[in-house]
Amino acid sequence: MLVPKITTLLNHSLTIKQLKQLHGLILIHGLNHFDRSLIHNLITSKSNHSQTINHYLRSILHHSKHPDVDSTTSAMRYLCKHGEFHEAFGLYVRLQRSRLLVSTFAVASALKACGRIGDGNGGIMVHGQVFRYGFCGDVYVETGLVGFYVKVGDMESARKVFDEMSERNVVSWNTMIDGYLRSGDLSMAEGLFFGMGNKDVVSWNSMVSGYLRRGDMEKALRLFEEMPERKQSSWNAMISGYVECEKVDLARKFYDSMPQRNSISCITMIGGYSKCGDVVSARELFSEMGMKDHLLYNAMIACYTKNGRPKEALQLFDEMLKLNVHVDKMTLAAVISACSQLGDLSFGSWIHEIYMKQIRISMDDHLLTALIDLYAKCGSIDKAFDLFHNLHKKDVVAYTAMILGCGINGKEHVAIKLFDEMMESKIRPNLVTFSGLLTALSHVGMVEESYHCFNSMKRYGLVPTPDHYSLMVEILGRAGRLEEAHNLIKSMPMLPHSGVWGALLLACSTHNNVELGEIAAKHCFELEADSSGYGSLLANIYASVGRWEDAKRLRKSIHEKGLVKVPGSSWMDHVHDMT
DNA sequence: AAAAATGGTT
Repeated sequence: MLVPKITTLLNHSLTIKQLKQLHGLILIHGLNHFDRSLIHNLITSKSNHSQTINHYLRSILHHSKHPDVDSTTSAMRYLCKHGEFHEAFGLYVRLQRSRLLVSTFAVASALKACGRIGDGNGGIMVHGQVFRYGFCGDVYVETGLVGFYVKVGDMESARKVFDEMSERNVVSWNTMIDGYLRSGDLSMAEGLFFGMGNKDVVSWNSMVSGYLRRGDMEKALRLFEEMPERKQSSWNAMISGYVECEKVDLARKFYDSMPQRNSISCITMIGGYSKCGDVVSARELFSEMGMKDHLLYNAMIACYTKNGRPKEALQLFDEMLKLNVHVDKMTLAAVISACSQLGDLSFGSWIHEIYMKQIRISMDDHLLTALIDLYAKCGSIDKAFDLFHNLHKKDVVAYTAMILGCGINGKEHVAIKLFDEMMESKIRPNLVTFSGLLTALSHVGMVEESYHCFNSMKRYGLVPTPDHYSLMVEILGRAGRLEEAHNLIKSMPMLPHSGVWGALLLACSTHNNVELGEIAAKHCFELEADSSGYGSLLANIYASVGRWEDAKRLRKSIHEKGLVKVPGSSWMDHVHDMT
């Protein structure tokens, strides 16, 4: 009597609450065979509380004793669609372990998940199973394999699978073209693009943005005009291509002239303005949009945090909460970053400990990295380390956050150890990594180590920025090696900013070096008004070597002229005369 | 059924 009732009910579209009640009944009566339709109903549910669904889905699958291939597969597809790639791959592994014969669908989803989380070994394992199960002839599976190898950057294997495919479709071709474009191999991409038969909008779009990424405006424009049909996504591809090669104004031209904008067009533009630091224009576009979805909010909040405006980011987050706008992982990643910029541990850990559980957002590596940075900056280095060990995959950004965190928490040797560990894992450091490492080294005064570190940047194809020089000057200066510091500045291929000379000046003041101090102060004033008290530093040097008259004159001059840079002012002349 | 746009480090 109960069974037909449940069957009828499950054929209807139900709310989460109703489904939970029904699930209770199913569990009590041990009617496990209903799990399938329960899951199906859940996945096709119109409800937009995707986080709640994710959570519930996992708990049903976890509790059912005999996982069923079809429902697990649809759950995997659902999880992939909602960005829960670890969960999706986890289900695949579970399926494997239960020795059930997986389907081609499950394999395709598993490959997608592995590609997205960068799980190279996982994907290669699935590739092996593809042979074992004889799925080699399946277009979806093989396209999935091509996609996986493209994502992990292994174009050779991608090509090998592609070449051996018995049957190819548009998606297989497009995936290969996209892969070549991303790996910078334009001619291979062109070869495929012009050689393929049935191009669709995606093929045209990726080729157009591929040209733009390389800065080839003419070819991109020509292709754009040749396109048989221009969809919104094609215009958006132009915008994002211009944004990627830092041509925001041209991107804006296309934005203004496209027949119909959607929220992605606006998000892309906001990203472009964010990149070049034009927060005002970004906000203008944001405000102009009538209907604002959560993605638009995410883009604007990220723009604020990336440009060092955490307060505004949190204000906007507040607005989201008030207007009941959907909050997702991307929102929280940016908000947590805003918290660490402000040093606001209480709000940040509220998000971590309470809010995330409340709205059922599961942890991922990006969120963990943001939290690692938060706890480290707020002095909870042990907590940061705990989270660091929870990462699925430790990448450059995670290592960098942790190295810097150790550096500012008096664990310089751990920072160095982490860097070595990173090298062993063959993870390529970037400019920020070296900033963090040099910051750590500057605290322990290991000059030779610092030189080694600084010089090794070139080996990774990295050009030190003025900030890196600044750190080196600080390290050399602290060790009293002022001449060396000065020579390093003179060797700089770019114009040193005031921070570099400022670091030298500071070192001169602790080591009472008048000669170099004057040179450094002169440069500081040429580059910037005396907002950082450079004049007083120099005056202190004079005083410390007993040149009371010079010190007095300088102090008087600062006092009279204020802290503003005045070209040709008396004390500037004085400094010029002396050097 | 398939691919792709936003998030984390100075």
